Amino acid sequence: MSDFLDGLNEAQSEAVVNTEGPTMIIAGAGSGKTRVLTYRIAHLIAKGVEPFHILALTFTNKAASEMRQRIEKVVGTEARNIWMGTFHSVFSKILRIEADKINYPSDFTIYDSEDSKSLLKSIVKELHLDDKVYKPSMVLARISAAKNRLVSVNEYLSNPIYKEDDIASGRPEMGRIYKIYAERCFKAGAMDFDDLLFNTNVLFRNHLDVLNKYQQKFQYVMVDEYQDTNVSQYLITKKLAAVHQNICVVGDDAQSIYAFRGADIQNILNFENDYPDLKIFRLEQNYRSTQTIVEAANSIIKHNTKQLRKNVWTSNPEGTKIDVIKASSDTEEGKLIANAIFEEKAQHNLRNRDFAILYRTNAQSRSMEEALRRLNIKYRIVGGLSFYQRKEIKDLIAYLRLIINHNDEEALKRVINLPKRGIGDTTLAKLIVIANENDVTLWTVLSEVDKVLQGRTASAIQGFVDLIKAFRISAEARDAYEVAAQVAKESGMLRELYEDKTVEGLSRYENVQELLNAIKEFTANPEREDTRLGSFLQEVALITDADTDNDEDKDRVTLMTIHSAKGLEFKNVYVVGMEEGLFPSSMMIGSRQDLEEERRLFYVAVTRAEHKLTLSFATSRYRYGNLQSCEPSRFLEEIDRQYLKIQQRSLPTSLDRTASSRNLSSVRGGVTKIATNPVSRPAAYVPSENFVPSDLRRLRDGMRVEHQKFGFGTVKTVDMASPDKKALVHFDLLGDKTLLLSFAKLMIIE
DNA sequence: GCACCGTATCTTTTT
DNA sequence: GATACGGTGC
Repeated sequence: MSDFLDGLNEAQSEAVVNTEGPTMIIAGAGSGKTRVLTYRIAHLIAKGVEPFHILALTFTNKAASEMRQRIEKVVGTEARNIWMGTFHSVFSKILRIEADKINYPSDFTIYDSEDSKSLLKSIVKELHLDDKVYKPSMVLARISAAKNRLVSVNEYLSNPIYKEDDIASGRPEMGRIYKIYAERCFKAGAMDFDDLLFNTNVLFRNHLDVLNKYQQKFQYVMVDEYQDTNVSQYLITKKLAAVHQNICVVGDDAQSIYAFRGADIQNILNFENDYPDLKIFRLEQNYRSTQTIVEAANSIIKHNTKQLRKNVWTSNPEGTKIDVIKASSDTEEGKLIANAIFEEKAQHNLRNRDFAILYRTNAQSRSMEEALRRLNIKYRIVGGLSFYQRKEIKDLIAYLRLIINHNDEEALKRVINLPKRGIGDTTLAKLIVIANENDVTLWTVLSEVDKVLQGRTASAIQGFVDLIKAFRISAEARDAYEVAAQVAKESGMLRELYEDKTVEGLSRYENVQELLNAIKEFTANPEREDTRLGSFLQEVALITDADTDNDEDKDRVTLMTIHSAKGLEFKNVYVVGMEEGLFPSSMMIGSRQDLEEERRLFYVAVTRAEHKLTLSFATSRYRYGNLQSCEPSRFLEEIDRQYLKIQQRSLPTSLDRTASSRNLSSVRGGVTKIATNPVSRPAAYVPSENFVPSDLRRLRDGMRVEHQKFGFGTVKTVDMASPDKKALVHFDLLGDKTLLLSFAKLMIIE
């Protein structure tokens, strides 16, 4: 039973065998966390615990299915009975079973953020409020934050704190919007992402018999990525584990990067207070990365104040230094990265899949894609606009949703005039008003349309209602694929796309076919008991791009945001766009808290690399459609210099500078522009190309420094004592100047 | 009701 | 640079 413990170190195997009572595993990056979790579950089963008594909550569906496969290798097919998945998928399953207890239909719809925003938009409009002030994304964020802290509509309305907050921010109607939004979701038989967790809490609070049932069922509860749970998730796990107390959370506070989604780092920092007899295990040995990478990462995270005690180390070889590449533009950055991958691949005989390019925002993928295509390097993009977010896919799914749940207003609005049936926005708006005034759903109004409308529009609506009803009857007798194929055909959607002979039209047609194939695959799975449409929709609502990977495009360079890279590892990692305002994002430099979250994000990025890490920045970049100049990220400064190898780094004389940039341009195939300074004026100061402002807390008398306007100089005195810290610098060309250190940008040379 | 075109706004990150 | 929205003309 314990032979699978052999490959584990002491801390790991202790964490595996200590299965009883509250447990926290603090797992540094690359410390074999997944292995521990996997073996821990396998160990439980080997000990005789029934798989269906185990609940394992992971961050992505992919992580869950991978873990399931690994456990299956150890314990066999029994692993299939473990309850394993994301919070959202596990509790949406439970909510479907218990739906009647909270007055929801068991085939409730799950609204994605697009549905939520669209609903909020119409509510704001109906209330005649300014949609510039009440921006749907902003309102949704506020409502989401409330739900994640378990603040119900009534609490929101009765507690003056929220009202005052909203008045202060110029949005006094927020509470009213929240109320109407919640009512409309409920009436539509829909839950948004946050409702899945919120309503689970409601269910467990109001129905102790139900809570008790699941407490008995889940004798062992395990939570991965615990640092990314929010209050709502925290309470669910706490309640579930209250009887048996066998709760095991795994996490790394240094990798908490989802505060914007309500994740509360306090959940992990305060876990000790919740369970006084808590056992803590620390996994500190990193098996993933070179010493250089591990130590560089430590030097970064050191800048954060709030941390659990932890000392990540490795016995891996030192490895190569971290390359820092400077580019003059985002286009050039792409080219330099693509070239670097090309050379690295040839030199070390690597495959495409050994490389990942990570960035802060999805928009940055484009310059990378273009450069990779030019060099014929195959790549895949994770995230961004995923397959299931495409218009044509969402359209067909909206049809299917409406068939299952006629009250799903967002789905209804999406397809009622698709293809064109002559039911326009004005008609629809009129009908929605009627529905709200009479407190019935939009569908009810539509199915009794003859009471409110006559003529062409009325018969168009009648036709639509009859169509959906016919599909519904069909759905009761057939499986998901048969219904979907029928809908695609008989709704006229497929024909409309087929008739569109443009390139995009063709690809849309193919995408719909691909969706049909996916549904076919779903129904063809022999292990699947329920192949009906409702069952398919349930699954598809919570699928993400990171979960879908087909085997055909395995050997590709991976492009994704750092957020989606969490939990993954690659031999060579390129973190691009290391610029102030981009990474750290300009939205996050306002507060220490936000900045620390950005720094943890950078820590996550760095620790994805096994052998080699490259960081790059551009001095100019297209944003908002026009060129903006950028400064290198402060994070570059925070890495201990000894781990870096800065490309184009040169001695601060104009001669060496031109020489080095010429060198680089020849190596990189002439991509870099050669410096155009006239050699005839050697006395003038030429700014260094690799200028990076230094941390001026290190500034001392006698240091040589560079200033981008004043040139090179020597520090004469540093005054840190006075409130505005300043230094007197003697510049070679301009003489003495007093600089305020909070504003001045100086590079320390030696 | 609908198609077309010009303009405004936008970029964090995701279940 | 792309998309979403409002205005215009049919």
